[in-house]
Amino acid sequence: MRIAIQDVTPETDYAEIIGWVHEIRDLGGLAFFIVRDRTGLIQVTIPKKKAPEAVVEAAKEVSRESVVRVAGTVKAIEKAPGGRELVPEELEIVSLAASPLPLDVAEKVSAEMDTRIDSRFLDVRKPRVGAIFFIRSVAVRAINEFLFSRGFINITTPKVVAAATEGGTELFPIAYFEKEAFLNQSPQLYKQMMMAAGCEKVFEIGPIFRAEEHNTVRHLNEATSLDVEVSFADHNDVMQLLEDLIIAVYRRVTEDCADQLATLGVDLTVPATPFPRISYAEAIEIANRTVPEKISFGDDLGTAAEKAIGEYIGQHYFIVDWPTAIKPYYAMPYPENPELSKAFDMMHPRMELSSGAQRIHQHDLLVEQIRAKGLSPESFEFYLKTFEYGMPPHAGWGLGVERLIMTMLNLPNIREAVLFPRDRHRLTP
RNA sequence: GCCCAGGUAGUGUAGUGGCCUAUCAUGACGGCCUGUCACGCCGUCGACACGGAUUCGAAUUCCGUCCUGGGCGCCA
Repeated sequence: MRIAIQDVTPETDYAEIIGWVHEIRDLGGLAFFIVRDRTGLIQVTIPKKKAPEAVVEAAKEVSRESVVRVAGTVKAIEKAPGGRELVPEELEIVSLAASPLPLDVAEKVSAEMDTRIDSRFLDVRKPRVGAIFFIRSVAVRAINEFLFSRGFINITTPKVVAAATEGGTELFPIAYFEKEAFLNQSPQLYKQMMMAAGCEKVFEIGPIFRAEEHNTVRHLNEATSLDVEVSFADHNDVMQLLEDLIIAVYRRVTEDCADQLATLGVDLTVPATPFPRISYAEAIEIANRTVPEKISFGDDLGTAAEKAIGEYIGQHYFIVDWPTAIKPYYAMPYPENPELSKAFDMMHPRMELSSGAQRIHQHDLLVEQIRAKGLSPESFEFYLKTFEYGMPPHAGWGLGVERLIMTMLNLPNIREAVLFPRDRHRLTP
């Protein structure tokens, strides 16, 4: 009966493990294998003179990264990793790995991102890389549990859509029988429609597609978005929700991923609350102190500005009260000052993580705003229709899951947070 | 889209006109080794992205192609 490597303790008498051969150190009469499974590493020690002949034969044949089944007695040995080692009575090569390997899983030599992604399955075998995706899984689970505990329901919306949903980004056109279609840039319109459907609190974690030809460490052409929409809520309500969610995720990861964080060398601290809230006007004022190119009211915040503000604030923060002109048409303008809207961005010092707003729920105002952006209300008919038959006031946000993981774990490149990144040049694996 | 930097053994690198039948590490293969833990030691193997040009001579300069990394813009 196979047991997990982490469950083999110095007190264990006998164990059978299955895993990958991480390292081989052959001293002649004595050989050491380090065997790895998802849970950890164990030293397998083969005294060639005493070991069964079949074990010695298999040990001679085995290559690094082969899958092996090892059964034998466990010895408590202080100098072995984990304080124990396995002395095999049986050693079976379950699946022999070819040689040489496309990259070094034991990380004696590094590999470039391109090489790593080409052989991502091997790359993820590295304990450090595997740790990232374990943590990502825990984070996503924490998001789900947090939102379910707050009464949300999970929805799934189409990724193949008929038209650009909000403008502002390039879409990937696809062939859909005799029609033109696109990959969805965001579930924005659909989650709002579910407010009209009376669902009140919805969320979705799913892929979004942007056909931007960017070439940066913080953009992907296929990303994962956490989208939330809440009825009878305003922008302040959903900002609080977002802040609570970030805290819940950080807390869960610090609690449940101590080993993985240690593997990554990340000393994770739960962000202090409340997150500072600065207005867009304050934000450009802060940026203008250090950024050479002057930012005027109505300009978008560039990378340099984001960086300058992030350094100044030094933690997660919100930028609120954005000019209506530079936010999407569905953001609710302040009635007393329609130049500004109830829109916000939630920032990590390194980059934007989320943006959201209270939405316009009045049909006529929405049509007006769509026109003001130079878009045609006719192409949004299916969406606008839902505003004519009892659309509740609502607010929401979207959060980039990869960016959340990247900033939480201080990863240098967003591709580190995706198993199989889609960027400007990569379509496989 | 604009701009910058690159492409050298399986992997990561050194090498900016002759000293290069190309450095080092890791790896693979063979040998020695019973306590390694980046095991050690000896030996062997393995590469200048592709095409063209300049030159007595090109990994090195130039042009083109393909590929990659990154900055900005746009965007989450």
